[in-house]
Amino acid sequence: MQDIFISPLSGGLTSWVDAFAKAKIATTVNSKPTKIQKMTPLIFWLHMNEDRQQWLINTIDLIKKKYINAKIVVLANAPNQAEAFHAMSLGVVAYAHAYSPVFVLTEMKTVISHGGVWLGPDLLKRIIEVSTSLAGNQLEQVNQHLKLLTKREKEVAIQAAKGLSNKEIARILKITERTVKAHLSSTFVRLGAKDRLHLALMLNNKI
Amino acid sequence: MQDIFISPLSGGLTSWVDAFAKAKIATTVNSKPTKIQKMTPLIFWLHMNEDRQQWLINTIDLIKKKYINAKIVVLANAPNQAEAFHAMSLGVVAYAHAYSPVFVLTEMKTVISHGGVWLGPDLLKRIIEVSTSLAGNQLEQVNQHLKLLTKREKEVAIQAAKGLSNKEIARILKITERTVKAHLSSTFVRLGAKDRLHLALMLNNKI
DNA sequence: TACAAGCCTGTCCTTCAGTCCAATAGTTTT
DNA sequence: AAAACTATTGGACTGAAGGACAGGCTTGTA
Repeated sequence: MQDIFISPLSGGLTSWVDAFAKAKIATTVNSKPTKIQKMTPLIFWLHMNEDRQQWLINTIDLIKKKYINAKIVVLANAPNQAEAFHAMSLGVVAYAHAYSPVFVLTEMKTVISHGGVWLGPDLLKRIIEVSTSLAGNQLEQVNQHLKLLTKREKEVAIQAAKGLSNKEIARILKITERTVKAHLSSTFVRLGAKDRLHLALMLNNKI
Repeated sequence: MQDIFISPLSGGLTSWVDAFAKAKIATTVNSKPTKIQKMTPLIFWLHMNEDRQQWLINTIDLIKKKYINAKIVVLANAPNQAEAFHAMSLGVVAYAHAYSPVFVLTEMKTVISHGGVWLGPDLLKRIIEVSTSLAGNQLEQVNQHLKLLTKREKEVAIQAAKGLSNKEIARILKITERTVKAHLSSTFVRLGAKDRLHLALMLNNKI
């Protein structure tokens, strides 16, 4: 694993050197295209200022084109959630404070080397909150709703919540449109939904 | 850090012993309440069968009551996302396959010891997808949609997506129901929505 | 066995949603 | 200033949704 720090500060930070003695430190990705053997796994550590969003996008893009398998880490001077999410969506495998202590840096590298993703506690907490509430609790809520329905009502309700018409649902479930209506009617009563739109919102966790 | 493995298998798995020689292995939490000094940081590794959901809930509850600062890991025989999310929402700091290799176990412990949370690649991927799409892309997508609408259409569309009827929307926006219909009609065309239910699903990031 | 519950279907009827065609007036762009 | 876009409303019309009321068929349980 070859570590390459890209930072506007010519020497980088001392903690970086302490953590990875053999790291290369550069100011741009372009400046050292030939020195790196493309076969060794690379980790790019991008040092990020608040006003370098566009730089980050371009740099990540550039790295991904040049070094297909390189892993990219963002070290932010002023970490914030929005930027972190943005970075993750660009394919970054770690996001942390630029002035993270040595043990955090080495820990990050350990995790990354094993194909993992490293995030700071706060961000992770936030992500887990969001995800569990979305995928866990909300799924739970949906199941709570669906539990109130009979098997057939459930099937109809799910299709209706996807936006299908009664006719379409009837075709899929091989029953009459009339029966679909009947199941939906009783579903509305059971779940306290006003109409199919409300049902859809309920089953999509929007109410 | 004292590791305590709770498993129905009396001896636990060999990989556990290989990873942590000094670990204690028990079948229940209750069986060793006095032997553990409450001041040393504890990590409970709960070995989980498919049919022990309730046991997991109870055990986590018990541990949290007895050892406030203990960290809890779930090792699942048959890991699955739903269970993982559930476990995370119960406050577990790691979720992995029970037969994870030694290096994964030690890596988990490293991360956990530093206050981190450890998740397998698949779950992490899923979580990041969900989170980034929720916090970033999906909001972006909604805005992309709304950008295609005129000011008034936007107002109408948002209300309609919340499940309000044309009449209600008309009252709120102080226009005729007829006008609401007109705005909605043009909204459907602009966004390619079939009807208000589809519109609602689009604006709620469900399509 | 009888009763309850789930499932399926039917008819009649009302309301709501949505489209087509059309018109007026204000605003913005060219 | 002309052209294009937007907001607003109207009438007529079609179709889907959903409620009210009723009946038959099946399966499990008291």
